Amino acid sequence: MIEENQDENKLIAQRREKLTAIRAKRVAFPNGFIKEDTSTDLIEKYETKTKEELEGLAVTAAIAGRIIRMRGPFVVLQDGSGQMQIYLNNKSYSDEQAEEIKAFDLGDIIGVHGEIFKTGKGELTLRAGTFELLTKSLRPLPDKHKGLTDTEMRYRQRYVDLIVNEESRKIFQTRSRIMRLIRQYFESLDFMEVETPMMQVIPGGATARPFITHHNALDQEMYLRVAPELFLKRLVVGGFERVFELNRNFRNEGLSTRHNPEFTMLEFYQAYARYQDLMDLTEDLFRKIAIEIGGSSKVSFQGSEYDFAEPFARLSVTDSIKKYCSVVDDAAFASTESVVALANSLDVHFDENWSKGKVLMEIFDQKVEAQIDQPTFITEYPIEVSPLARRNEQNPEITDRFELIIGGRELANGFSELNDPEDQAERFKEQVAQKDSGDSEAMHFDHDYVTALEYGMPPTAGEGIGIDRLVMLFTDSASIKDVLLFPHMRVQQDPT
RNA sequence: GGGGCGUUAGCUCAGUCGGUAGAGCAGUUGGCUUUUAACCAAUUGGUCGUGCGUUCAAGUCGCACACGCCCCA
Repeated sequence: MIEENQDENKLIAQRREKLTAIRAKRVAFPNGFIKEDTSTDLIEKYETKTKEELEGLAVTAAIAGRIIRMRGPFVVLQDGSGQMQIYLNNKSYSDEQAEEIKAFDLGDIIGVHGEIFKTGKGELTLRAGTFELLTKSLRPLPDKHKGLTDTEMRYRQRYVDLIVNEESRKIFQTRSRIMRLIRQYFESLDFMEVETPMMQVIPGGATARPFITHHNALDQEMYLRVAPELFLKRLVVGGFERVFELNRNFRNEGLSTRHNPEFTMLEFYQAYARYQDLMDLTEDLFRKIAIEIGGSSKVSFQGSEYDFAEPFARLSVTDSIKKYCSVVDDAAFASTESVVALANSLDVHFDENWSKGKVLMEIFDQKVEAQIDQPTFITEYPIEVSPLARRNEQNPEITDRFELIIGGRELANGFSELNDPEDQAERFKEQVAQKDSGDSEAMHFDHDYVTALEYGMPPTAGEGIGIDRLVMLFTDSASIKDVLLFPHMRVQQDPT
């Protein structure tokens, strides 16, 4: 029902009156129209025929869609596949039908049956033999040339954005294709797609603040997952040697052009693989997506160009700091004191009681990451910030881990998995100690996960890829909101 | 959390020095009826984001708030 105080504008009121008149005559929202063709199919099939050939063929067709243009007797319909012009001359119908045509508005959805012909200007057109209003649109569409440009309205009313902005429709079609490609890619490598809990009693698998909810029947606090990692590795213990999950994670953190509280993540685990194998796989995957989506290994993104035919650069955390912060002496990374001194000299903000590895990563996050444009694997992450990753055999302070940076953004994070249950128990203890000393992002101790590792997990490598950022990359989108159909927005306050 | 910018008709946008609000599209009425951002004539439409203040007078100046965008932490 319409709220009484909702002061509808005149345009909507006029359309509502038209709908009332339709209701008085017939079923206002009929659903019996049989749509036999799509606009794109018809154009592909008949566009190459001449005007005369089409007259000889006398092809009939039935299409349905939304009216998006009216040029006198010519009406452009938009359907799921594209657009096609209709010829609807109200002089060639009964008075009653002519009135109905006059009452059509931009945005109405109609079904048309008739014969295909070419106009004097050569545009393939469907001459309406019969026509039927299927859905009356009560709200006026945005500007027919400029579409809807107000970013807030585009996100809040995505359905309007999709009606009028083709670029927007394309982004989400591309997103869907990328998701399909990823599934095909992993299936071709004998990975099995699985679904693990999104509601968890212990939120694990990442250092991030979770959303908290409550299960009434069990009277128990539960968390929306920040990552599926620990469950996927339980499956590797169970004998599924190649698994992947492509679904939503939830992190209770701020919003930005790169962060949405719920976001889509691909995680995959491969037994008997090492993190180096996953770097190779990642290069291959990105190359295939680039070629499949853009027809070329080269991708333009926000003014940069990346060629995914080339192998990605590989650089350790400390080497990247040396390269981008003009540090020449390796001694800067030798001790906690020297790393703290380096952070101070680079004007990096950090907490006094942080460990060496954490301060080191803070230097990387604040001073290096944004500067890395071309695809680069950063390796040799400190053990303190990698509680689930395998310890390096030569250097016990670092892990067999990498992150992929492109355009200053983290796209992927992978490592050889820690499968030593006793080391894992120690790492959880350290996380709990950090949590007790006030770090709200630190991990919980997951005893059952350690138990699983005690049964034995084969040597395994695993990786997560942020799908929203991946889609941003391949659609040249500046904001994560542009690749999310319904991005999170603050509620608008009621003006009462 | 801090800073900057924005919010005017259904949509896209102007609005000068503070002086009673304008265009294009959409809409309405009529004409035209193989057009291509269709065209021609006439015409309707405004809590200027919200609130408070300064002023004879506020879309315009000030303050607060809301929402959005960008940058920084």
